[in-house]
Amino acid sequence: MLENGGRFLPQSFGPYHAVIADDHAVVRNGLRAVLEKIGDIEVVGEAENGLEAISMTKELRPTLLTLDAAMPLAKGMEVFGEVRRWSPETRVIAVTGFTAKGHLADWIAAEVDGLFLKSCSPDEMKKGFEVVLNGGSYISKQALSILGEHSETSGLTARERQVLHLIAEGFSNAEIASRLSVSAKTVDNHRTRMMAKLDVHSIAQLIAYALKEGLLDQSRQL
Amino acid sequence: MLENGGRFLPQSFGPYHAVIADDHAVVRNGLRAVLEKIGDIEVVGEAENGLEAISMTKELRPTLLTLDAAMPLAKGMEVFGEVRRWSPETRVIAVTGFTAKGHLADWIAAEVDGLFLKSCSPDEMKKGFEVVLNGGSYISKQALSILGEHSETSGLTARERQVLHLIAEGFSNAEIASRLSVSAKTVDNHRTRMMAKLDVHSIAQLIAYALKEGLLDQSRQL
DNA sequence: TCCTGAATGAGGATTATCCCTCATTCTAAC
DNA sequence: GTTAGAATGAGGGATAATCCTCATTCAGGA
Repeated sequence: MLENGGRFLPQSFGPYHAVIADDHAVVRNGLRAVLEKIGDIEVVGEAENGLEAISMTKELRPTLLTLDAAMPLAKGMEVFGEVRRWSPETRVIAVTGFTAKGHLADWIAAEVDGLFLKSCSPDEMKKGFEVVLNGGSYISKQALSILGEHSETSGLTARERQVLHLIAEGFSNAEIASRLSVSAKTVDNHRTRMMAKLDVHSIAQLIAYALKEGLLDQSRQL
Repeated sequence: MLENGGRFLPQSFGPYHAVIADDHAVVRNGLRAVLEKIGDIEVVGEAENGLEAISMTKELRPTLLTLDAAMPLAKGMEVFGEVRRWSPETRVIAVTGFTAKGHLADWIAAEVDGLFLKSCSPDEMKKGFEVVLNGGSYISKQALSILGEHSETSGLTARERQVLHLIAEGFSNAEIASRLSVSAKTVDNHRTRMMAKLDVHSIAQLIAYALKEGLLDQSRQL
């Protein structure tokens, strides 16, 4: 048997292997239906949470991994990092329910191979999966449309976002200040400039805005 | 052709008709797969949002409606109310991704015919769907398990919850007071007692807690 | 090089929140 | 018929947030 020149391109031999990672069985069911319409592919595993997704991918080293963004125990993005480390030849497709621009941009920045919203049609999904299996990358139309919107990502600086996270976790200015080793006045200033940028005028509005815009990746397992 | 005694019991004639309502095509795909394993049932429509679900059910009056809790334009619970009004013979099954006790309890209180988490196995889902089609009601094991937990639903009163919602929307005590036509001091008192019950000490912590516990059914379309 | 923007820090004024106490009314339960 | 809880309202004080202005440092770009 030939060694295929020592390369690990999965599309060069036999049927493809796929792992589906999503905490919702009904979603796994739907993804399985899409995969089964593609020839030469076998679903070899289903993971119900992030840790299972990591260990399963490390062990099975599948051709393809479909990855939910919001899972218990480990988020999709964390799983993605581990997968790229331990099974770099696996093609990874993110299937996310979040429609916030920042969230989608994070996946693009991480160089995921495929990106689909859960509202994507099975037809487009099938076509996109095939593109990814053939070594290409595919971003679904809906995702591209959202990414195209210049929702000005609020224009918050890194430090402001950091403060925002701590505010949302319930810390006061003084607590945030000691945590960041700066003065409370500095935190106050960060907060003031942030609120001016977002045109909100209270903590509650700030958190509501942040949640709506997906600026906070709260660990909710929906 | 006989009129079937003028009764509308759907199980008395022909194959059953089903409508699937969920904003995520991949979930609709998974539910369709479950339904297709049940004999004598035909999926006659798929709704992508709440308003579509309402109009589709009014028009088609299906035997069965599977209903997602979080949809754009109208939430599952709102759709349920309309469906019970305009198509009372339709058996309604809620399929939800939310695992908060309060949310599940709301569905039970509304007397939905079936209640399933999205993480429910296809096998259990199929069996439960059949029970509901045969006139029974079915609550999935996972849902029952969560409902069994005495997470003390925080012990908030209706008025306190109402105030909590308005706080989370960014209104100040004074604004909430004018909205509820009470004095600002009353709102302050509601807030104080609420925070004592939840053992939090700032708006930010209050909102964070409320989100985590699912006390706020925020209209995020996940 | 000059200028902008980001991060830092402070003073000070105005509100709002937080958290007590106390009191009244009404309903529902025992 | 008393008790308990829920909703209402108020006084007052301590603390925190909001929102100005002003200033310094430091990095990167025109």
